[in-house]
Amino acid sequence: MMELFPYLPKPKGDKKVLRDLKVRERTVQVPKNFTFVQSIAGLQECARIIKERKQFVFDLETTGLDWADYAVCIGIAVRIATGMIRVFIIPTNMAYAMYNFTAAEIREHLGDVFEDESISKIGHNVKFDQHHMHNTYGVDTNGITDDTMIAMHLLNENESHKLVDIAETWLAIDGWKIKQDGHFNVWPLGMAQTYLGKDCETTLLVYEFQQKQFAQLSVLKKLYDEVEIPNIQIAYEMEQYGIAWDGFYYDTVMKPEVQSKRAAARAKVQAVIGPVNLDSPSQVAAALFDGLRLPRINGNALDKKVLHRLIKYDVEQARQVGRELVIENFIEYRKYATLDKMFVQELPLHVVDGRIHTNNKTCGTRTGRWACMRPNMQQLPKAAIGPLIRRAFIPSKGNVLVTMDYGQIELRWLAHFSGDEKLIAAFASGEDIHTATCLLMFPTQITLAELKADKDHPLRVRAKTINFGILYGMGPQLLADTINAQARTAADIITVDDARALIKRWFDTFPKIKKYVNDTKVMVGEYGFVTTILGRKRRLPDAKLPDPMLSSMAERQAVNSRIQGSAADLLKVAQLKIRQFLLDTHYPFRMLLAVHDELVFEVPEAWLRHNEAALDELTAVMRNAMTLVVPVVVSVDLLHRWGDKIHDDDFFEEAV
DNA sequence: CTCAGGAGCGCG
DNA sequence: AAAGCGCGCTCCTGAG
Repeated sequence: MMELFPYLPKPKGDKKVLRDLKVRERTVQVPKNFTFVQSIAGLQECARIIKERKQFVFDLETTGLDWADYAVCIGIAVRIATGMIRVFIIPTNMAYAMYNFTAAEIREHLGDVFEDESISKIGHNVKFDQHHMHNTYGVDTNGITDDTMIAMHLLNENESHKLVDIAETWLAIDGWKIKQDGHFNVWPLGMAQTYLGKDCETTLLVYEFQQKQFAQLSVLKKLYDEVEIPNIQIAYEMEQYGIAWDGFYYDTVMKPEVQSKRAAARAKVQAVIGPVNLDSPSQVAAALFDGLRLPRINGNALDKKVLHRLIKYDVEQARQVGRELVIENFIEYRKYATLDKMFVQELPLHVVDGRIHTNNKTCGTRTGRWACMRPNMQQLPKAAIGPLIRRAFIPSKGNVLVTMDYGQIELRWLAHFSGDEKLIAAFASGEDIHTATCLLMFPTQITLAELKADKDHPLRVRAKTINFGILYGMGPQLLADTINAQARTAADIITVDDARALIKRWFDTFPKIKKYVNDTKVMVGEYGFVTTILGRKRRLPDAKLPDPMLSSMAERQAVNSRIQGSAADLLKVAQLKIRQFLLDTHYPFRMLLAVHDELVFEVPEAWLRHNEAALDELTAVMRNAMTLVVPVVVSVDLLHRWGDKIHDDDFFEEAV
């Protein structure tokens, strides 16, 4: 039986909550006996007490966030979490401190306690502090047992997990923010001390609050302890190591290619509509709809779909009036402008010492997936134009890149959760899943042989589109549009009614999926949340609302979150198992990136040539990370550059 | 001037 | 009848 409602109390203003929490004071007070450390003896005392107590909260204050920024670590705050109230403020770059410790001094006196696995560390967004401990002081941080940001995200993914917001919302702590101009390192000493002390103190209060919540939520606590917290280290290691960037390729190929094509397309468009700003949809819309009098398809919207429908009017008008074409060139401009803005201009900003270190957001999504930013390595172009961008990402010298992908993992989770015999059988057959579902849906209309001969057969397109769309609760209108966008001939076009019938046919073909989807909707309406395979919660209070627009959106989100979130759980478990496997075997793979259902590694090329079996062993770890009722399939690619696959046969034959 | 929101589009 | 789920990033736009 599922747990009843989420235990977390309502946000601020709810008196009962405050009573239950027994919040003593509405303002966090830095303990009176805090120590502003100004001597080596003081550092040694701090280390001695940490070793005694075996647990502490810590926080760093810095001037910057990004790898590519010039970031300075201003000081460390340590709050003993058990048995005594002690706070140590350790300055390393405070303008008004009498003495600032050097990195060597920090390393000498605090290095061992930070590196000691058996000493428990608590922090808020610890990965951030972990990077600065390493990059500024050369100190590794082991033994992270708690992260209040991640805990908050598990306990309620809909609320802000910024420390200050948690304090205000859940602990009703006021007067927390300190207003002061300028960088932290030139703040007046008392203010800076107070700020650091309060951060630690608040983290400790939040930690204690969260532990009370977890005490009633054993499944979530297990997910926290065994998956989320250990994964901090994996994200940290991937970020520290980064991925190599080929600046020469960028300068000589990627940038000139994209920017020249963008400029050429811009010139062609502006030759027709004049010097309007092509990056302003409203200006272009005015030029096309009012200037050229092309028909408005969907108001002033000028997205890809509208543009494609405008082509025929443009061609016709251009012929009549005797002008150059504009729409196709504008589509071309859009394409290269997007590449230019999102990748060509963006990516090199994040190169540090020839490598790109993305920032994995452990609390980036409400479903449990990771997001990542600066740069977002999960949104690099993939299709036809993809390699032009991806080729700039290369393995370290002497290595090859290895990618490992879960195949159709979300549909497999759907089969798992629903228990639908036909979908399970389709996966068990090992046949391409879209082909298999197509045959099940249209058994009398097409044969396997015909489908194999024509991967883009309209019936397979229908099946494939529904297979994906169903996970998200796609409606008939969009299904029709999506299928029609892939039509090869006029005969392939379907109506909205056709689409509605297709959806019905799909659910009739897989009856248990229909039941599963309905059950999920009922459940979210009843409980207000759904859970993933590992018990991660997605709270969707809107599902209880009478407004059908809001409640049906929440229902779609519920159906999707269970699937997407379980796939995320699987990848996270796989990452942990792979890391352990690599530690055990000493295989020299390095995990570089995680992209939802794909992991990217690099491995020394010479080693791999003589250890081909290692690839199978590694994929086996991924496949067996969890047991589903259907087979889990992992595909492997080797690459000299991202975007350029190597044929395995060629690669391993050379070794002979 | 800053800031939030929308449009648009890249990925799974 | 109908906004298909989850993200990050850019630019433009209008509000303050």
